[in-house]
Amino acid sequence: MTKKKLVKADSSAQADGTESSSLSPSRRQRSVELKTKAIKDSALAVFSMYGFHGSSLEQIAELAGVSKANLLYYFSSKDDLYLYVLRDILAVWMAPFEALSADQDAVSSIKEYIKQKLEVSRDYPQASRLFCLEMIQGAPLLKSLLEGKLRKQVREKAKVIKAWSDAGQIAPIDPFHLIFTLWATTQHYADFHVQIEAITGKTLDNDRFLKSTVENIQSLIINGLRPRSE
Amino acid sequence: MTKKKLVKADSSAQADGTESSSLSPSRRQRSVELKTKAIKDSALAVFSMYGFHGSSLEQIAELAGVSKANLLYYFSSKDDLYLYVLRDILAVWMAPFEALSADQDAVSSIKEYIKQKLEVSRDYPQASRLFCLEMIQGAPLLKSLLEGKLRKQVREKAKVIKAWSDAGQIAPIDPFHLIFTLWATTQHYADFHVQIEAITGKTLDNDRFLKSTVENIQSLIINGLRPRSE
DNA sequence: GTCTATATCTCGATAGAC
DNA sequence: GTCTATCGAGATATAGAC
Repeated sequence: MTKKKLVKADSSAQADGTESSSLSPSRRQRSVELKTKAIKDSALAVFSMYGFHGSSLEQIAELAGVSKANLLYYFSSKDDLYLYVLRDILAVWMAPFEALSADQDAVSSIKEYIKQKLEVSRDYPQASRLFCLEMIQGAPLLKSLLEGKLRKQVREKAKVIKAWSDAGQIAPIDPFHLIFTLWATTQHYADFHVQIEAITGKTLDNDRFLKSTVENIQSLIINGLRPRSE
Repeated sequence: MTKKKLVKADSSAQADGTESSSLSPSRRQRSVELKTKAIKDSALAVFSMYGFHGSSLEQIAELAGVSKANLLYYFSSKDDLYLYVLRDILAVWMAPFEALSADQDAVSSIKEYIKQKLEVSRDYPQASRLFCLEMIQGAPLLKSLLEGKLRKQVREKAKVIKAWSDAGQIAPIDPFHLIFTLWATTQHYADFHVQIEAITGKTLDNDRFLKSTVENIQSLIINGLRPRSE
């Protein structure tokens, strides 16, 4: 039940506190940006593994290569830091959704969406897992977003899917269940990466495994959606 | 960032500590069972929401209707309690796997598996979420299980699937990706229930929604697997 | 801006009365 | 078996020197 220590990042943040005051304004600003980013990156790594309550500022600060007091100079509280991290990942998470477009035909839209989402699972697995943690906890911070912006966006995409099936491009299906299936299958490779690796010995970082994942899911779903004359 | 209080269960545990000593041996044993179960149920509810580190014994005890000290009389430590809970849910989680059997034909096996797994997602959503939490955190306690028993079981089922496609019952597919897809799509409705509800307004507790979920996923995957002459 | 020191709080676990 | 009281560890956040 002990926490595994994350490997400390080789941060570029300077250890000497006085040095920054000798920097020019632009260089100082740059330094602040770098440090802020290092802290947010470390925070994402820790929060996405242990959740909000399970993470300590000490742990995050150590990973970022700064002192705990210094971290609290840049982010006024743990809550504050968490909210910044959560905000950053949302954009990443929702981006591939744009691939589902009425301007494109069904098959290539859906294939493209699966590919993009799996690439997100490969490139930002921590973001996917933190999002999943939030959902499991009942999304206390994201509930308003879910019920507002996301809900609206999903209903729009549902219309696009409905139009595709009405036009005979794909078989009739409840658009919501299709969207949930697309979400579930693609996120699974990030959220359950330990399980995937334990069983297959591979991860999405392996190019051939990514390729085979994309192709298998694409063909399963595209064939599943093929219009069939009864 | 405050924790929402779970509604306290109307526990049947007695408030009067002296009463139990007047019970007959069998009744006393029964009382211990009831209390142990109440504590484990509450622990599952809390652990599955906030994770191990995010949960407090105080919270669990309150939900179970016992004092914190009393809880620690029945379970020697927080770790101890957590392990008991985790052990209990594993059997539930792995049970539907048996539906994938070489004795049955592919289509009805897979349809049955999807149905059973979605019913588990409906009946034991907390178990599913706790399992998901463990995976996200790198499965510190389950890693040996994943790499041993589960891995072996999955490889067996993969052979069954391979046999089905070799026999032409289903189209060729990587059995592992099919298994992952089955897991992902069915668990999603438990793990992301907040999101599902925010978007559709429904949960698996709604019979019609469950039915439509089962049917949509079944037909998507079964059609996706239909052998096609090229 | 960065550090050390510390105030304050929460939590797991124990001690001891009943 | 159950309770109250409390200890000690660890966490967030602040104070104040430099």
